[in-house]
Amino acid sequence: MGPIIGMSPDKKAEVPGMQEERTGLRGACGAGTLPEAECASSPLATSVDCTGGSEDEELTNLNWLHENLLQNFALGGPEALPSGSPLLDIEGDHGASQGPSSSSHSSAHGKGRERDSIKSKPPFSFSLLIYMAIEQSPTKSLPVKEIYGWILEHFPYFSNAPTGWKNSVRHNLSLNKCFRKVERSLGKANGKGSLWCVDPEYRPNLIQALRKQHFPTADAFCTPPASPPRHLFLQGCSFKESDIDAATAMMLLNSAPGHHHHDPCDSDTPLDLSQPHSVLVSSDPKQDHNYSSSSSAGLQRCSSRSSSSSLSSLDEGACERGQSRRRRAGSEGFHSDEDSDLWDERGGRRCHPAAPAPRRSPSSSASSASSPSSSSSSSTSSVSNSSSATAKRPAAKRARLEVKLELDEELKEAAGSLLHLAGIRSCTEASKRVKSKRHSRK
DNA sequence: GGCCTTCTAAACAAGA
DNA sequence: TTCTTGTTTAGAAGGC
Repeated sequence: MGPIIGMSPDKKAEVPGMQEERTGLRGACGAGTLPEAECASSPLATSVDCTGGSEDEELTNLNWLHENLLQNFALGGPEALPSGSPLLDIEGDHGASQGPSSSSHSSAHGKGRERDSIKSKPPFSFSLLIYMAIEQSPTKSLPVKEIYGWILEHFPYFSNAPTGWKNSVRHNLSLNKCFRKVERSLGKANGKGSLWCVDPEYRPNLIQALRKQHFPTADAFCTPPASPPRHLFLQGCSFKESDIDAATAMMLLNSAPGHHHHDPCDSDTPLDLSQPHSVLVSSDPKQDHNYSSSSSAGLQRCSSRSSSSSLSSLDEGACERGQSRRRRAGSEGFHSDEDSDLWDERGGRRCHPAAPAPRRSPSSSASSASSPSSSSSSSTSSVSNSSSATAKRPAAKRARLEVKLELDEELKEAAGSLLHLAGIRSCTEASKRVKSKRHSRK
């Protein structure tokens, strides 16, 4: 094992070079990031043509994502691509299996750069890689091995890298509070290891991390409203028409309850987007991968977050939980009732009914039980109310259905707006350009 | 320079 | 016993 692989001078040499290369890549994009069925069901996902995208020139990092990862998303991810990732398809080294059409979406000048880019270390942190892997999974939860597999599949860089990266992945899973260990289902009780899923509370953070890691300039365009309507969140975070933002937003949509791909941990929350901590994107850049053990910094982050966005004490509780999850578990009530309720209602415990939440403080405090910001509990209390009033169940069910339908409509609207902002516009511009060309020819 | 984040390495334990 | 998984600690590097 070499001394330092990723952070070695080789990285220093690689990454900037990669970024330079990315700068030149303005070609194909995977504007649609709908995994699996979404992709199939959404013609936009594959038909959006960004070849004419001359906007966002400063978002150079976008290109790497466009050229590599997002295409995977757009094409449906590993599930939809059993034969290999588009990364492999466009790579010269894998050219044996490369058909002439496989690179039709790539820019003409992109191949060499693509090859280089996938040989370079991905500009994602491990936590983001893990996040993407988990989010790409149909069940929104993956065992470590499959996380390895996803990373390997989408980032062939790691196939040649020493196995230390696996250690890093495990380290991230263990240490990063964004990820939660979930006991395997009973049917897979024999399977080794646990499933890992993204903590719904931290999903926005991860999304923002993803966004910020590549689109720092997009932040100016994401202004979390004080009291956001559900669809406004998506519109408000439409992130300056960049495709990665469409991707992250699609992740949001993907994780939204009205969506087909329900997070098993979200499956029963009809109004997930109404929960501020899940819809608001923090404006604090330091919250992205806060698996640091520094409590003071964590407190600062908490305060800044609560002040900069209308996050509730629930979020602060999450923040506290983050600070203390590992090393100070039990010393403070990071696991508030609200927190646990939220997690319960979102299925976190449903995923592992018999198992106590691993490495979460057993002494979940009631510190925030009286918090006024229990939007999650409000959405879930109706469920419990309906269960208590069995006579009114049909009416309640109907009401819930209506709410769901409404939410679906809103999500559709939001998705439409988002797609419009993110991709369709450039698509239409491209088509306009083509039309004008034809017109001029005529 | 200090702090924070991220990455990497290593050691260790537990389980398959 | 070997391998995998999960946890923990430590240190280095880079950014702010």
